[in-house]
Amino acid sequence: MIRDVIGEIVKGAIDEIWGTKITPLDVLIEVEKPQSEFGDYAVNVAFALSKLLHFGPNEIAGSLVRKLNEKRTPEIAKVEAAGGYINFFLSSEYLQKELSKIAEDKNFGLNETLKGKTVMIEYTDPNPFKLFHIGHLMSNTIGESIARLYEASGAKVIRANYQGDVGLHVAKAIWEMKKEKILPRDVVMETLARVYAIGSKSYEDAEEESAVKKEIAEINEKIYEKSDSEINNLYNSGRKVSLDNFEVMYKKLGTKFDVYFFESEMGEEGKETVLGNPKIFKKSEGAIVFKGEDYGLHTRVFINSKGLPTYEAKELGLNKKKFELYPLDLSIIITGNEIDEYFRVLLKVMELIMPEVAEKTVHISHGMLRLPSGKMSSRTGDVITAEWLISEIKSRLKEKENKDKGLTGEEKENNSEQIAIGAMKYSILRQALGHDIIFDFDKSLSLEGDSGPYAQYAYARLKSILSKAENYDARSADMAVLKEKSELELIKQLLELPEVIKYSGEKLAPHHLVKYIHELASAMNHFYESIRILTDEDVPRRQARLVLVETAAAILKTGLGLLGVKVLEKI
RNA sequence: GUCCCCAUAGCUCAGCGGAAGAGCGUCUCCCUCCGGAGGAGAAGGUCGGAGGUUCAAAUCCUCCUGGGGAUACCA
Repeated sequence: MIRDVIGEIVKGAIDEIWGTKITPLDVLIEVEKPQSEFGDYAVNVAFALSKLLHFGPNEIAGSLVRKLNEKRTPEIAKVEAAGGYINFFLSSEYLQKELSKIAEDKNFGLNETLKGKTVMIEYTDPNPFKLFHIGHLMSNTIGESIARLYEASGAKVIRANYQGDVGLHVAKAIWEMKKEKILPRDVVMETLARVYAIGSKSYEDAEEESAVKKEIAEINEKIYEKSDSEINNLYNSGRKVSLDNFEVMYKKLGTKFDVYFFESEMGEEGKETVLGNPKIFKKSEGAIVFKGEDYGLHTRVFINSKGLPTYEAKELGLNKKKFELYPLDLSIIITGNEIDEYFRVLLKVMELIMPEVAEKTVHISHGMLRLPSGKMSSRTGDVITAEWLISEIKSRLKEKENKDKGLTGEEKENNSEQIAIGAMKYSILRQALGHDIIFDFDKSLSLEGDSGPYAQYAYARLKSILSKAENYDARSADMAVLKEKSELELIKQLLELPEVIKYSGEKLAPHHLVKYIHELASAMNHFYESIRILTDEDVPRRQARLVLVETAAAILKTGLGLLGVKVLEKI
C-alpha cells in the first residue's frame, strides 16, 4: 500500500542523513492523512526527531524533503515541508495506473486478515410477547454491519439471535390474556402489544405483596415448569405469533440469522453452572448471588429466592453453549448500553468459572434511541416500533419524490422501502457506537447531505449515465487521459476503500465507513457536475471516464453493502 | 452515596497526542448543461471549567460543574 511506500522512503532518508546518530527504530514513522490542502499524506517524524537531534522540526523536515527530492519515486509527484510536517502529493500517473487495476478487480476493498477465523455475532435479541422497537432496530443495524465488515476481512461469521421467550414480561402478557379470556387461536400481534402494555402497567402500579404481583409471579413459575395447559397454549400461540412477526422484520432489514438461541433453553444449563460453583456464588436472603463488590463491581442475583435462574444465570448457559456448538475464535455480543455494568459483572463471573470462554467474548454496546420526552419504553405503551418508524420515513420521502423515471408501481414501492431503510440504517451507523441518539425526526433523520439517500442517489445517477453510454471497456481504455482535478480526487477516494474497511472492522466502528461513503458520494457529485461524460467529444477520454464512473459505482455499492444499505439502479 | 458513560460551530455529530472538521440550519451564487434528493462560496468554535504531564493536549492524568445510565431477585 502507498502508506508503506511513503514510510519506507522516509525511513531511508532519515537513515541516509542521520544514520550514524540514530537508528530508524528510535522513531515511529506514522503516515497520516492531513486536510487535503496540505497534501495527500503527511509524516510528522520531524517533531520526534527534533528532540533527539536538537534541531527545530522545520529544519529537520526541510533536510528530509531535500533528500527525498534527490530521488523521485513514481508514486509521488511532490514533497513539501510545512510547519514541521512533510507533505506528500500523489502523482497522476500513479492514480491512473491504480484505477486500471481496481477497475477489473472484483474483490477490491476486501482483505484476508481474518481468514480461517470463526466469529459469532449475537445481535438484535428481541423478546417475544414484546414489540420489535427501535432499540432492536439499532442492534440489528449495527450487528449486521459488523457481521459484514468481518466477512469482508475474510472471517466466517455466524449470526446469532438470542430471544427472551421466558421471564416476567411473558407472564405479564399472559396474565392479561387470561383476564380478557383470549383464546390461543385468536392471538395476533396487536393483541400481544396490548396485553403486554396493560399487564406491565398493572404490575408496576400494584403494591408489593398485592394479588396482581402474586398472580403474575405464579404464572411466571408455571411457564417455567410448563405445568398448566391453559397457560401453555396461550404461551405457545403468543410465542409463535411473535417469532413469525420478527422473521418478517429480519427479512425486511436484510438479516438472515444462522442460529437462534432462546432464553427458555438456557435455564437449566445456567442453573447447573451456578450451583456447580459454590465458591464463586453465595447464598444471600434466599437467593444465590455473586458478590461483585470484591471486584469493584456490584452484586447480582443469579438464582432467585424461588429457585429460578435469572437472566444472569441463563446468560452463563448461553455463552457456554455457543462455544460447545461452534469452534469460535471470537464471540461478540451487541446490546444496549444500559446493561454495560451488568455485563461487566457477568464477564467477571465468566472469567472466574470459564476463562477460555471469557477471553474470547467481547461485549459492545450502543446507546439508546431517545424520544425528546425521555427514555423510550415498551412498558408504558409509548414505544416506537420499527414498523412505524420505517413507514413514517416513507411518507416523508413521498414529499420529495423525483419526476417519473418510468418506474412501475412495484418498483416505486420497493424504492421507497429501501430508501427509508437505508436512511434509517445510515443515521444509526453515522455516529460512534455507545452514544445515545436523541431521536428527533427532523434533526437526527436527515434525507439530504450526509445521509443514506444522498449516497443512493449518487449511485443511481452514475448508473443512469452508464445506461445511456455506448460500449466501453476497462482493458482497452487508457486512464492517462484523466487529468482533471475532480477525476483525480475521485480516484484518490476510491483507493481508500481497503484501508477504511480494515480499520472499521478492527475497531468495530462502522461509522468510519459511513464517513468514507459520504466523502466518496460527495467526490462523485463534484465529479459529474464539473465535467462532461456522455457528451465528451474526445472518444478515448470518454471511454476512460465511463470506466471511472463504473468503478466508482461498484465501490459505492460495496461500501453501502457493508452497512446493509441496498443500492437502487433507478430512483 | 458508590460505580460506569458523556460534554467540540445555533442544532446533530466526527476527530481522541502533532496543521480545529462534516451535515443540517442561515446568507450569496449555479438548470440553453449526462437526473437540483445536486454543485460552488460565505458567516459561525478561547473543543464544559480549573490544575497537571509533554517539544506538542479537543485528545493523557486529577479535581470540579452539568447531563445520562447502573446500583439484589426485570433485562
